[in-house]
Amino acid sequence: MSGGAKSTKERILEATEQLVAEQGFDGVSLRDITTGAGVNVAAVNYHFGSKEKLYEAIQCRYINPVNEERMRILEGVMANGGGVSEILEAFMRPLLTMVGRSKMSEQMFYKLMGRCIMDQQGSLSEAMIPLFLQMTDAFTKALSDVLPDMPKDLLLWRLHFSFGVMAQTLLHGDALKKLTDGASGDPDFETNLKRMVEFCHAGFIAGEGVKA
Amino acid sequence: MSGGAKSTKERILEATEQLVAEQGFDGVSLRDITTGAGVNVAAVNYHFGSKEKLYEAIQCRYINPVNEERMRILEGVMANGGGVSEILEAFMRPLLTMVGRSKMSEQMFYKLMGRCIMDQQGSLSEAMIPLFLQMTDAFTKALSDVLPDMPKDLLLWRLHFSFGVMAQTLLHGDALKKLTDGASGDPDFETNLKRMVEFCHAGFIAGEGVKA
DNA sequence: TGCATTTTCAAGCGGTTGCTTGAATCATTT
DNA sequence: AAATGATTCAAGCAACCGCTTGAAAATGCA
Repeated sequence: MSGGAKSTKERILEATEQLVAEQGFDGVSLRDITTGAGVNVAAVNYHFGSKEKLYEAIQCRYINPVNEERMRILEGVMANGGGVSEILEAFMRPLLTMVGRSKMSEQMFYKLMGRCIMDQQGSLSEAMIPLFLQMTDAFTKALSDVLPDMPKDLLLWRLHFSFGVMAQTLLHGDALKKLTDGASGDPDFETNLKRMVEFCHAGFIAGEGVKA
Repeated sequence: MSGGAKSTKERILEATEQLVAEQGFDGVSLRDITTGAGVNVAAVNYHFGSKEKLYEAIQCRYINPVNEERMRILEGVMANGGGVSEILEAFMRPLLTMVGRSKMSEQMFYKLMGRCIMDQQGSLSEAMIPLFLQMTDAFTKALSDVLPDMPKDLLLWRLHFSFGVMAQTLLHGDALKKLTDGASGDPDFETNLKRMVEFCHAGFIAGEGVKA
């Protein structure tokens, strides 16, 4: 642990993140992981219990901090009377903040987050449910405060749409560059964030008399 | 073939669609498929060549017709001087039209389409690339015509975002209902389509002086 | 040092994977 | 009816899957 050498546990986590980002959880085997990490096959089950629990560890490692950061920023936004744009940014920006904390490339980290979001919606792991529900609840309430006249179901669907915008960009932002032969430019993620917030904000207040 | 009995090939296709919609391609084995279809394991390789080619057949079966329908509707829209909303609807509606052509439930069909869209972006199968590029090109040009002052890269990203809105709704529209305890209502897909078009339209013209 | 605990290891468990085989059966044509 | 090609079948291939084992090695503590 101390010094330059990485622990077996850490090596497994890093190798798994990289491989899952590239190929998805179902597409990666324990042998792929342990070979990539340079450790014995048994190490995964020794340190994590099972392949499934390893995946949960991967998810918790970043998504829980991201959700905590979301709540923290949202709190500040609501205290200062922020609007829809600020709320949406509170939701999206923590992913940018967190990328520096991983050892992966920016693009790979975003892909991993995208996969977590996608896989997640099928079955959230136990350890993440409370914070996740707390987070979605807080954002729903915040948006309700700012858009009091919007029907609840419409608000939920538009939040859902915003979720899609983010997931798509995380997972396939790099594909767009290739697919368009560079015509989509090579924006940094800060630019992409600005664009996503702008797009979702406009979508959110569509048909409203507000200018939030 | 004639009469009520379904061919082996058709039974395989239908079983695969159902299972892939529920569990994803990587999560389904050849045995799952052939058991579900009530046919011999060897039938898949006899009729399709491999599991991979079977998946391509599944994708082509609906996505090529969907893309053709998109082009057809778009042509009419552009001939009649349609705006952003009409173009977006030309992109999204064919999925609603096509659902009646499958034997699956509405929700399962949408999930299957969502999976195809998601999987697709990693590696498009050879047989679909020409039509796919033709389609995206046509929609990009159509939007450029209607929004001539918008920078090309911004337009591409907003189209990308719209893609995300649709994919998210296809894949996880049902999850939203469960997650919100019914607070999101139980809208038919026609209502969802209207909401998606409204949301993406607003996002598309954000910051523009247009009212397209 | 000696002992106990933690961690790593090669080997292999039963089961599943995608795919193939050669023979049997079916349908069609002459 | 005989022959021909298309289709289905039970059986099994090698490779891989997640996971376990018991022993060896490394580590921390007395």
